[in-house]
Amino acid sequence: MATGRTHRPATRSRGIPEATVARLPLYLRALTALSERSVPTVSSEELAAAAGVNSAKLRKDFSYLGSYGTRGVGYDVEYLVYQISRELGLTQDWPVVIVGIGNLGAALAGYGGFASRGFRVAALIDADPAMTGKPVAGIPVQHSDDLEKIINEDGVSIGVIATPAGVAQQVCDRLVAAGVTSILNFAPTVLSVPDGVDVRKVDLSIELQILAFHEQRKAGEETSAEEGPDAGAEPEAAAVAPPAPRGATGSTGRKGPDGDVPAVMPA
Amino acid sequence: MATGRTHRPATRSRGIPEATVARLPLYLRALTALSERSVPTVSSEELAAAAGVNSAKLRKDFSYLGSYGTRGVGYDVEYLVYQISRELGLTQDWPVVIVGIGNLGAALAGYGGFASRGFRVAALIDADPAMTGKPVAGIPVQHSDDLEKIINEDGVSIGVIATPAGVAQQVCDRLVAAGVTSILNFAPTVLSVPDGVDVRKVDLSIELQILAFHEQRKAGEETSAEEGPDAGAEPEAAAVAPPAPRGATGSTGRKGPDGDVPAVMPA
DNA sequence: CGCTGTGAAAGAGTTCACAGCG
DNA sequence: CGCTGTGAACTCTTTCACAGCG
Repeated sequence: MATGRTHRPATRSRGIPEATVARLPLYLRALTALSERSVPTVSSEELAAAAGVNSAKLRKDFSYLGSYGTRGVGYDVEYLVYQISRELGLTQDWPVVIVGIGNLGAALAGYGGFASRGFRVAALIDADPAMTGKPVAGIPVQHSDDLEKIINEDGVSIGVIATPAGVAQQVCDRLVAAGVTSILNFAPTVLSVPDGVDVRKVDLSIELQILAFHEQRKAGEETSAEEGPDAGAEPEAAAVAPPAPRGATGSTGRKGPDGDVPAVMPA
Repeated sequence: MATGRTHRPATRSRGIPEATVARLPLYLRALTALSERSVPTVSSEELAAAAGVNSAKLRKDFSYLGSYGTRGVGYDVEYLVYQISRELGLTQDWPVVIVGIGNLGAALAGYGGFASRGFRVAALIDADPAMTGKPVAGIPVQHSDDLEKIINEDGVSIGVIATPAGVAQQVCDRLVAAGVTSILNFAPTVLSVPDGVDVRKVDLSIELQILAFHEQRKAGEETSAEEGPDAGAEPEAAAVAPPAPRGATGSTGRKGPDGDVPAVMPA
């Protein structure tokens, strides 16, 4: 994601594949729940079920971390919680700033899973002077003029962008210039960042569109539940749209409030 | 994700790989922006840059949709917008319900990218009677007792869960029972659903943890930018934690307000 | 000539299946 | 005997590189 050079092509960081890293938080959550119930050990089968993956994958994932299990028995819950936490870097806590305290920013600020799990909301930042000083989720909002100062004083290296799309890139640039090297972007824009900076994005409309794709397919399928053995030549999806409105060059115009905007549908 | 059987192992739906489907919304957004600026055509190179991917990938992706480009020229923006929209199923609009109108639910309800891009917020649902009737983002909240009725009357097939983790599964079950077949889950839990139901999840703390992993690695690397050729035996990450607190069985207790909870750190 | 479309090669990630440890 | 750890097979994804159309 992100134009510049995001998901570091670098790759298998220290040997742990990216796909595995992405699942560690899942395992950690499941393990934490077990830990709370004072369950001492789990088998790969049980833990996999709790995390929603299959056991072979889980064992393979854990094998990248080391041999933390006991054959014939399973994994020691507490021990694994610790190992995964350490691997993820959660044994230290990370100060995080949230920029853009609108509805979403406020929701994020109040998100419980934040405080715990090794993260601490170091500051809430918004460009609206009317917000400055106003406490959100118990934390006073600071003005974006002080962004650099805040980042520096708290040694923040992770920033969350919850601003409108139109200003996301400039906020990003300032965060990066101030020393932030990891960004979680909620704005529906592609951010470009220099090498060495990681960006992850969370995008509601993308997720919905992916769901819509599958949803549409379900509706069109109905029959032939089991995919055909050969998958024929070129089965047109459902009978929804007209042949092909070629050359309807520019005219949909319609500028949205922000640097983003949709306007799909020809019909 | 999701225990049951989520990301359908089924796979290459109609021939379009999942990875490609996940990028179509990205292309669509970039194309829409171009369309608004009345740009008539784009090359794979330009569009790829705007979408934050490389051009070879983009061309390969488009090749699954058909041959919509013109050699020596590029792609017709309007035409591609239409083709991708159709492929994603956005030429029809999908009624969506949002369950759980807390901070996050409210933020989602007000999200602009919703109304556009083929989705329509059909209803906001919350279990708190005090919320019932209260308008959020211009839409009156309805009580969850009426969930089934709402789903049925509006023919909703996509549901968004923004409730606390503790009730997410039961909300999910009710949605599914009422006929919803696609779920976007914001609650930090693994949902299990029957076959045929798609679940996608958006999870703040998972994203942060992934960032923390890479962040930690950056800090630990510093030296040896280029990974060592052999990756030694068992290089302890940073010098942060003690050797290994084996068998510290149950005691971290500390029950959170919800069915979820963290509490990482041994030390 | 420029840019698409695509085979073929390379690389990641997943699944299988079983050796072998406790 | 049960369950982990893992080589090997397989599948999916990305990248390369270039033929060939407009």
